[in-house]
Amino acid sequence: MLDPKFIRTAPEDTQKALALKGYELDLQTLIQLDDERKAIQVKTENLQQERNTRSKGIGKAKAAGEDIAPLLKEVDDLKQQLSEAEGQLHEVQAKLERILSEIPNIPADEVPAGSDEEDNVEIRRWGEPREFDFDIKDHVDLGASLNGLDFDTASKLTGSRFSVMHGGVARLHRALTQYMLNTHVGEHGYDEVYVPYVVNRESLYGTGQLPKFEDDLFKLNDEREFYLIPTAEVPVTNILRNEIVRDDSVLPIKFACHTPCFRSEAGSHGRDTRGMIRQHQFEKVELVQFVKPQNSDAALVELTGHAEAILESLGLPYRTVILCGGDLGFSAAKTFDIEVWVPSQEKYREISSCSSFRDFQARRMKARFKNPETGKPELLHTVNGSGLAVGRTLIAVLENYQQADGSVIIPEVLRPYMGGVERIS
RNA sequence: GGUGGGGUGGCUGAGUGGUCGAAAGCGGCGGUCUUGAAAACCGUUGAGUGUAACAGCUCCCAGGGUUCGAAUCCCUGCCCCACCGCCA
Repeated sequence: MLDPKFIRTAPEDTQKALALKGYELDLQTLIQLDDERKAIQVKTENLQQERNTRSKGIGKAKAAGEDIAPLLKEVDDLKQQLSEAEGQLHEVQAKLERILSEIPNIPADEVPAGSDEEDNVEIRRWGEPREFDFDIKDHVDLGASLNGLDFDTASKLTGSRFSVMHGGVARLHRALTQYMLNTHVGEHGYDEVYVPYVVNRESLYGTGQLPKFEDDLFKLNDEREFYLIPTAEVPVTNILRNEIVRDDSVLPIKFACHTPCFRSEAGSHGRDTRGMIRQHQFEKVELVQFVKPQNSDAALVELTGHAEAILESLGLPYRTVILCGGDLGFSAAKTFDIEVWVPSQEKYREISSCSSFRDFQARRMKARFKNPETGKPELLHTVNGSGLAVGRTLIAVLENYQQADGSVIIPEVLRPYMGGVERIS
């Protein structure tokens, strides 16, 4: 959520900034509603004050043994007026809340203009795509010939956009997960955390998936309104929901977390239907940082580097782009996407998305820290990113390390996790 | 699943329906004392909204209700604890 005060004091700036994201802010409605709110709120609070002082007076009179009947009479219609005013206030507040909760975050100054991914700007590139002297296979064919990937059985078990893995491929998938988690915990200073894969509405509201993006989620058929997590970001970030970090020396708080992720992929019919690029269920190692406001830009750079380090140690060529305004997510102020080279597509494909949310999520969540300089609670900044999407990393390893005979060389750093195996065939 | 007991400030924990945003203790912060520290003593110490600053208003798990007045009474939900049953 944006700071309502900021919108109020700089409405045109807000509108302009949001336009970069392709969002049209209806200022007139918003301002009108806010004025209405203010008027009703003043009225309500005056009535409340009246009630409080009168009630206190009645209490005193009663204690003094006076006759309170006339006092009660005086206060008779106050109650009616007050409940009416409170009703109106709640209504207008709910309306405002709803509107505010659906306004996206403002892009950072350095975010390039643009409408979609075509306008994202490459900021660096690492590694050289390998030259193959044979006809390469994509991961689907490779997986099939290795008896390692089976989409037909998955669709029998469930439906489309799921996968079954076997043998060396399944193990490679697990090895990648372990390697990523160990690296971030052991070398990049993250605390490992394990969280629920099912969350409530409040958590999804906190990180910004709700109320606007319900369609992207799998909802459980349960009166408790539970959802499968679309990313570990949701449970991990919400760890600090409604919390005040009293001791600022524990900041930054850095969590690394491996979870499955569940996405309904509503609206992406026909995109990436082949293979395991876009699945309803996939594994991800997520990095989440809670930082002091002045540190979030640096934290985003650091965190992006942690994700890139995984690709470099795996020897996978990648490029990093900064998302343009139109491609930025709802909650993000700035996002770096890391894209890995996928030989069969002769393209770089997203494998990690690292974002700073500034105080947008923190405000929704009321995640704060006590600033020792002011002695006051202030909103934290949140930063997160994939480090990395495991399924897509598996694709990249299979395709980039494939050999003419259809076997796949295991990158050096993964071999300890593969029982020393150097190649799967 | 059954039965019983609970959810109050950073923590522990009081709180006959009226001056309670809330005793007390601990912890934190500031001070006195001390070469320094400890101890002792004194003061201070929840969040939000609002204001130039006050004032005012809201918040004692959440949402409803009763009442002139609710932390306190009633209803619903959520969560926690104990015991029993079942269970990976």
